[in-house]
Amino acid sequence: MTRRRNLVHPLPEPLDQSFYNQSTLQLAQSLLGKLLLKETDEGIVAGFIVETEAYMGPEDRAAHSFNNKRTKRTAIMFGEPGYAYTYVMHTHCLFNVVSGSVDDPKAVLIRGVEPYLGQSVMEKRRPKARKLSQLTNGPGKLTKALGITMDDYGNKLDHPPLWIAPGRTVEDEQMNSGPRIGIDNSGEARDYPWRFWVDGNAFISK
DNA sequence: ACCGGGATGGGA
DNA sequence: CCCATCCCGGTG
Repeated sequence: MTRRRNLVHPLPEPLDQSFYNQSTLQLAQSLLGKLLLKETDEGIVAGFIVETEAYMGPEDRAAHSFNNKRTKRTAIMFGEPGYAYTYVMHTHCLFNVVSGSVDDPKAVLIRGVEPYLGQSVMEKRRPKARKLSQLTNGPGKLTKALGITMDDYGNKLDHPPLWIAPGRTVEDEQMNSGPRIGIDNSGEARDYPWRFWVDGNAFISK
């Protein structure tokens, strides 16, 4: 008897540590097109990253690590890049990729992904999504769809259950940038064009 | 202990 | 536009 399996062969290979050794603004753009994968007992779910935001740490009033603020929550950002920084926003878990070298607490927020694997599992987890685009077109939506939780805090992104693979190429001409979302109380930082997205993609948050 | 705010999402 | 809902961080 054959068994349905939510697996792809070969499994998308994780990006290695050298990928994360680039400046945060470059990383935020390089992450566009990369494949974000999460494995749970419901199978592997994955999506192409289509929208990101850079948070520039000590110099960025919108960043949780502004002025080098170090708390239990921000601690992971002070370590090596390539780790998961998750935190709770209202009722949602938001997912960031830690950037910057040790003691340079920067991060890239993932704001939108395009479903690639496990769409039916995502739909089950996001019953309120009325259209396909609503499944994963926001930072809180995509964590719910992918099954990313606070349990993923601090985990390195080069192995299951949560990892990032090369995915597909996004040309520079397809990339767009503009001010970040939801940081109106961050003074001049609110206008910095540190949000990046794939032009015309249906899974952009706004 | 208490209290206020927030990198959101969904519904009126 | 409003608000649910909740963890974290600052304060006392």
